[in-house]
Amino acid sequence: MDSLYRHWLILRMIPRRRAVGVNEIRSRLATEFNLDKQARMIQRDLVFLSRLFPLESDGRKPSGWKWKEESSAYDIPNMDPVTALTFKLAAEYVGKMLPRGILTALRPYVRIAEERLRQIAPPNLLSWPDKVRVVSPNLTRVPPHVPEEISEMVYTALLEGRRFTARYIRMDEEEKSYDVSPLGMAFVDGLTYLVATLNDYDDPILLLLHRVREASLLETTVNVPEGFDLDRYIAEELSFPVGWDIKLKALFCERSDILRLRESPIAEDQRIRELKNGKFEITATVADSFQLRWWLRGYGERVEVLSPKKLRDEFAMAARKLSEIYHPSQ
Amino acid sequence: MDSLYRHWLILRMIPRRRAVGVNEIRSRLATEFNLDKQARMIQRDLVFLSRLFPLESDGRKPSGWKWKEESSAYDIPNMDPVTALTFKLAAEYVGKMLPRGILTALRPYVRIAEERLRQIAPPNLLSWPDKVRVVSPNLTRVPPHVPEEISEMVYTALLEGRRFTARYIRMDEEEKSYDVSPLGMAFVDGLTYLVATLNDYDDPILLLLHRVREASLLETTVNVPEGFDLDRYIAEELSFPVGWDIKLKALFCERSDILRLRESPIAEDQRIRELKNGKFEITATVADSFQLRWWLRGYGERVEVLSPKKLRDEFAMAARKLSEIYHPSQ
DNA sequence: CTTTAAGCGTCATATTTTGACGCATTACCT
DNA sequence: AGGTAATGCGTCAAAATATGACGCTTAAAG
Repeated sequence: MDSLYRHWLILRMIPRRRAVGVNEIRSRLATEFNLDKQARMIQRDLVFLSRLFPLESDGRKPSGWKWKEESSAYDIPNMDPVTALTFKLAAEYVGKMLPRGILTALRPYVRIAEERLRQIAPPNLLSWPDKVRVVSPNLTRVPPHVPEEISEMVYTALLEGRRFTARYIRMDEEEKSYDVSPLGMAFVDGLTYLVATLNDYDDPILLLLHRVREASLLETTVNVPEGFDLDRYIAEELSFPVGWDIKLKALFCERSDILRLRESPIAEDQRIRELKNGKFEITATVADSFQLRWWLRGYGERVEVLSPKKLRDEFAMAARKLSEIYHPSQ
Repeated sequence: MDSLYRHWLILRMIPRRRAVGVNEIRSRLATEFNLDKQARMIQRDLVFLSRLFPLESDGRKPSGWKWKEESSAYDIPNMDPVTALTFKLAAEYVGKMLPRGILTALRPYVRIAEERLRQIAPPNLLSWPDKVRVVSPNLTRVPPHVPEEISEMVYTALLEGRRFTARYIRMDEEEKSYDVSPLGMAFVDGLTYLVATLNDYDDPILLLLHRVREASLLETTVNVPEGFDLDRYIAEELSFPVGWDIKLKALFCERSDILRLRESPIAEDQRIRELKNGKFEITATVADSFQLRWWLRGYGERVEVLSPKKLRDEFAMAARKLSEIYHPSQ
């Protein structure tokens, strides 16, 4: 009765990356769970557990134990098929959008998902490998590569509030060394930004993660500027500036565009009205943002902005310029 | 020595949704693991385990055991902080893009992630709740709501290759009942499509998941049309048609646009050349797709397509039409 | 080469696990 | 409603296992 409980606790103390020593387990058991055992006992437990689970010890003297690298996450309750399918889906979705190295930590989970799906899959010949797909409406970019060691280290620094030193390739292609205090991370359109202060300056700046080289953790704690707020910083520096809400009115001419808009509206109060000339008038209250413009422009000549006047003027002006580009004669 | 192993196996047999009975566990232990135990033993094990883990029994006579609803996934090896952070990030990312109900199955995992982060978080006052953010460059839409029961049921049907009956609200707003054979699922820009055949027809069609009502599983197996291939179907019906690769050449005039393109190029062979007039010429081999057009149009008057000629003509024509819309006088 | 700390083998004893059995309780069927 | 079959549960003794004590061996560090 004691041993079972102890075994569970020990099992959960064994990490996947770092190795843990007998004494560390022993003292954690003592302090956290009030379970005082001899070191000999813990040794026996570990040997015992390693026969049931994929644990391994580096055979060295103060021996370190950890889960074998390739062992998949052992989750309980066992992942059910629906969850497994959801995992596959989420992984596919995220994998398309974020740089590779960032997501390696999720691999063990995706692996169990795949195993589980394989288990239930092929009783009949009618089943085929994957039944979910993500179709991206965006142009696929080549997301910059972030080496696993870098992302791992930056995550750790971020979590533990520690600084690190790194070489950084600036925009002008010059490489410089900095003492970096990571404050937060932001993902924008495939790029990974690190919000940080450098050396002992107090104003946060943005680093592109894939431009960081040779990082190494320090023991010093981060330098957080007085009153720093990640969300505010991101809002100011990264989300393209967003204005107040406006009442958008626009004219669409293709029925197929309208169908999609009906299914997933751009605002809660979106209204669509079919006009006599076969066009569709849409009205909605949306933020006056960069995203809005990008989205509207995407429709090209299939949309006409009616109001607000300022936005219409903007589009009218752009239309003229664009026409000027392709038809300079006029 | 036996008991830990058995407990482990039992624990993994206990599901989160459905409840499992003593006898089912017993027979599965016997057949799958060659472990023949008395029913009494399993009962004892379950009582024991329920003191260590959030398990619960419906107090009925052939008692059913399952994990408590709100219990987070119990993972071993314990989720490490880096993984936890990655989970939070992925969840935030996916949560923005996919309809709510679809992702409920992931909640227990996100919950462990959050717990783990909370555990390591607050030794100092310098830590703040979340350190990662996802900034979407797209216009935020209101993704249609898919009730949890529906998505859950459709997933199950899909996985097990079973049909279901459902009422479906067609595009013309009429509601009809169908016998649905689900073949696959596709996620496009916030909308969830179910690829399926209806009744006993053989041609697959697309259903919008949020338009499905009152679905209920059947025991009959799906009707898979001869030679059906999900990827091909999606390519034909959902990915906007993609042409051959073309050699795109375009002119950008804003340096800030170019910076982003340098960081995450649109193709492996992308080249950027600064011209004397301060503009930038970009060349790249990309698929001649709908997505490409959408992307190019997004830049509005900040980009000029040079070649291939066909694409340039298309843009020239669109520019003229657009100008015509806003400046009909000319 | 020494010192120290950790790993490991063994043994006797305390503790726990397990199968057996029988009674109590619940669900189900007619 | 009453009988029946199946399941849950308490108890006990035997078998199996876990544990602390002790001392020898071995690896790492200075």
